[in-house]
Amino acid sequence: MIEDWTERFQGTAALPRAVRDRLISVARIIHLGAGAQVFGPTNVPDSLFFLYDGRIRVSQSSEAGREIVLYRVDAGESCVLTTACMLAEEAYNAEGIAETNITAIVLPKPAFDRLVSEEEAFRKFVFAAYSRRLIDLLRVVDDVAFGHMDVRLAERLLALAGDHKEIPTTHQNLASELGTAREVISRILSDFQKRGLIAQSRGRIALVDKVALRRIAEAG
Amino acid sequence: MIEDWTERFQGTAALPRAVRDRLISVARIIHLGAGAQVFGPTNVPDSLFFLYDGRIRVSQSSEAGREIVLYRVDAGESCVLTTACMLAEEAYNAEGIAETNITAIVLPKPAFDRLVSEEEAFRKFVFAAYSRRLIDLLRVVDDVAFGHMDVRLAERLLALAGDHKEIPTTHQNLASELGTAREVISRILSDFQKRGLIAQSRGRIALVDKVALRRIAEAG
DNA sequence: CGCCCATCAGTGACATTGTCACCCAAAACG
DNA sequence: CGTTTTGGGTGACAATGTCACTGATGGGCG
Repeated sequence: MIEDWTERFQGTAALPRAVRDRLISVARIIHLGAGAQVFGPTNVPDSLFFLYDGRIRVSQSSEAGREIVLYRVDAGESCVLTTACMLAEEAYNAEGIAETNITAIVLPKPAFDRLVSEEEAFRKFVFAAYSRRLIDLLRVVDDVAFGHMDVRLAERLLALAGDHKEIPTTHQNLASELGTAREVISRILSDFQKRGLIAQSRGRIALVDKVALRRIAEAG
Repeated sequence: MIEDWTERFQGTAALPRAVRDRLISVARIIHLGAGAQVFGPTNVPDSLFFLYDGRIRVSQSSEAGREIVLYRVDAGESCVLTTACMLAEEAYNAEGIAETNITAIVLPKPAFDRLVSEEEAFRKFVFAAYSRRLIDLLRVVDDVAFGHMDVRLAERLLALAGDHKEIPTTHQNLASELGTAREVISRILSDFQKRGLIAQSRGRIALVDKVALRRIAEAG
């Protein structure tokens, strides 16, 4: 069940068989159901997470209760924010929620230290993971500080839809993705609808004209 | 001149003498004048930076020409964004500007790899640096997405003033700090002035009532 | 089935922030 | 000096955020 670890983790920096074997020998496997909190301000893990299967949504919430999605951790990636929080013992208010049922590999800190020091490939993998998240956050800052809401919403709709045509989501959900208020999403969506780009019903959005949406998402 | 390296770099994780010696033996020292670009989209270094003296301002700019300050690198800290960019070969538009004359220690990548693998203390230092920046960026996201401009401006004025009473800066500069437009800063500053919190003259802001400013900065 | 209730979405009024097109004043510089 | 550059003020409007509502929908249950 864990045999294809190497393939899974090739996304950023492939881990050779030897490293894989070592990792598995010291790691623990955990399963969490969709909706579970993987980590959060009140739930700081003392171990490192490597996501084997599923998807984690990492978001940050304000005191006033608004929320914004920072990035998603996909299968084969590592969740470095937990590491960051362990090391820099500062307050933060990001949390990771399992979007699907997940399977993760948990590496106790001592084992992590050993692997990092002894395995070049593992080290590269970890640094790449950190770097990726830094870049992700730069993107979020850019979007929030300089982006326009209709553009960001169009982007997000296309991303959430993937190959499908319909998205099962609420306006409030989309607002939480983008860090804005529901009313703002409602306004823009009703505008999109008037222009024939989407169709809406309760808890469901259908992308009618993906081409036009993509034109909007590409900054225009 | 470089003897007190250890003390300098104790902020995050002290580097013992042995590590210091190794580092110095493989590193190069560079000097840059205030205002020089340390790194940027068109200027991706292939080495790691450790700031020995001075201060670097890391900011991101939008296509439209607006700008926001992400964080500052102080003496004794490392500038991991360059590392991140080297590893994750993605487009980004952050740049680092020397705010003062700076002295930096430049470590070629192979030497960096060797040190990371062989020196526990150095590894801790690097991970702590990454973590610190991730946390910094979380804070920026929080501010931009959920913060109010008057609060953010009051914070920044106090931070920029430090112990002093006056800040030599322009409205445009403050706008670039916070990622907004000059007009917005002008409006809020003239409001602060009406309320007797500050006094202004061309290129200069005096904090008249720091206590009241701090009340505003503390989210009220 | 038909009613109840929680959730989801729509609306109008208003505050804050961003954008644009200007103007004016102060310093910089010959 | 006068001219140029730079910093700052202003009014109108657009976009976004906030508030206090109302109406609509669908699931659960008697």
